[in-house]
Amino acid sequence: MAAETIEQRESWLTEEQQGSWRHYLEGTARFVEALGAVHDRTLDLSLGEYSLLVQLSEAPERTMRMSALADGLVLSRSRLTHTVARMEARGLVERRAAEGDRRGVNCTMTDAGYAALETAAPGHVAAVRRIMVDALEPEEFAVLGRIMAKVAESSKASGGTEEGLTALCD
Amino acid sequence: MAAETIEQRESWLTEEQQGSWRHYLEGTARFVEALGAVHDRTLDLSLGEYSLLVQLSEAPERTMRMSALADGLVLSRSRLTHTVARMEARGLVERRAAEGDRRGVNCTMTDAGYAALETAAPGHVAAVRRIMVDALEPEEFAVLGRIMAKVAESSKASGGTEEGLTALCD
DNA sequence: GGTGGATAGTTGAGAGATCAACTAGTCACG
DNA sequence: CGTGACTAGTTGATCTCTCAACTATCCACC
Repeated sequence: MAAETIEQRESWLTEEQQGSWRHYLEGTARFVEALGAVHDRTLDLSLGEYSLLVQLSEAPERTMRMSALADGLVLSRSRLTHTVARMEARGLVERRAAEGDRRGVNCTMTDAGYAALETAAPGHVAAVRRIMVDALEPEEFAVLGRIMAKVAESSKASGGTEEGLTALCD
Repeated sequence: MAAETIEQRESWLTEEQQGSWRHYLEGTARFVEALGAVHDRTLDLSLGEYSLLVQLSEAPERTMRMSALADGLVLSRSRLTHTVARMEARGLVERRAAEGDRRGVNCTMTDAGYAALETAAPGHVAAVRRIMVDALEPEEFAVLGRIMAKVAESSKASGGTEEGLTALCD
């Protein structure tokens, strides 16, 4: 038969599991690629900027603390600072000192930001629908959501700090 | 109740579907973050470099054409060129002209590359297992694979060129 | 056999991401 | 109150990615 691969050797997965893993990798890669292409080619907001504005649009006063935004978007603080700085320069958001905690900074969506979100939303939504939602049975999409929620939980438990390392060596 | 959000307004999804979508986004983001952190902190290969070496390790002669590699990894040609150039500088891979098509370039894994892959594999595999595989029921993982295979197909149909744009306007 | 259009891959400049260092404010505890 | 540890956010150097332009080759067809 075929030679054994490295990943099979290393106490890896059954062949069926390995197939699932490859499909997962390919699916997520191709999906973000396709959705990102729609944003780049037809929308004025990148996928990341769009997600940021969606979060803000749903927050009270369309305002969130930088750290809450970073957590919600699964972004490093540094990356968020840079991204917000660029968006602020474009007039999509504004920053001002948070009251109560003088370290804090609130990020608020401007009217221009809201308008940009309204403009981009139909294209974004149509693309998500076309590429993912309509490609699946309704129950499949629901199952996908439940499964990825479990993965998110598990990732939170593992990620962030060094526990990954230590957990690896037990 | 709560004010309507932009995404609800725009012929979006049911509330249940919207939940699935958010879970998908959060799950994939947290997962790559957690797995990437393991690579950055404990392994000598980034997730991208690791994936590239895995592909090569399974190819005949541990050699692939640049374009095949780019397609398999869902990477732009430009990005692959830069990545391979960096890895070549580190001695992990080598490039040489392909015979038969003088435009082509073959990328081959060196012994050092193979050794680096062997060293990194246990940590990578353990992390994937811990963060995703063991967090799910076996059937859930299998279902995830099947669902993402469909998403990959659908993304291929939509992505790449401009059909996304035109399909949007039908 | 040469011309047009595709394909393979590279390049370099600019945009964006990462990492470590840094400022500043808060909190707990003696 | 003051000192040490922690949290919030920013900065800038460096690395990586993207995008458009470019070289070179291949193929089809007249």
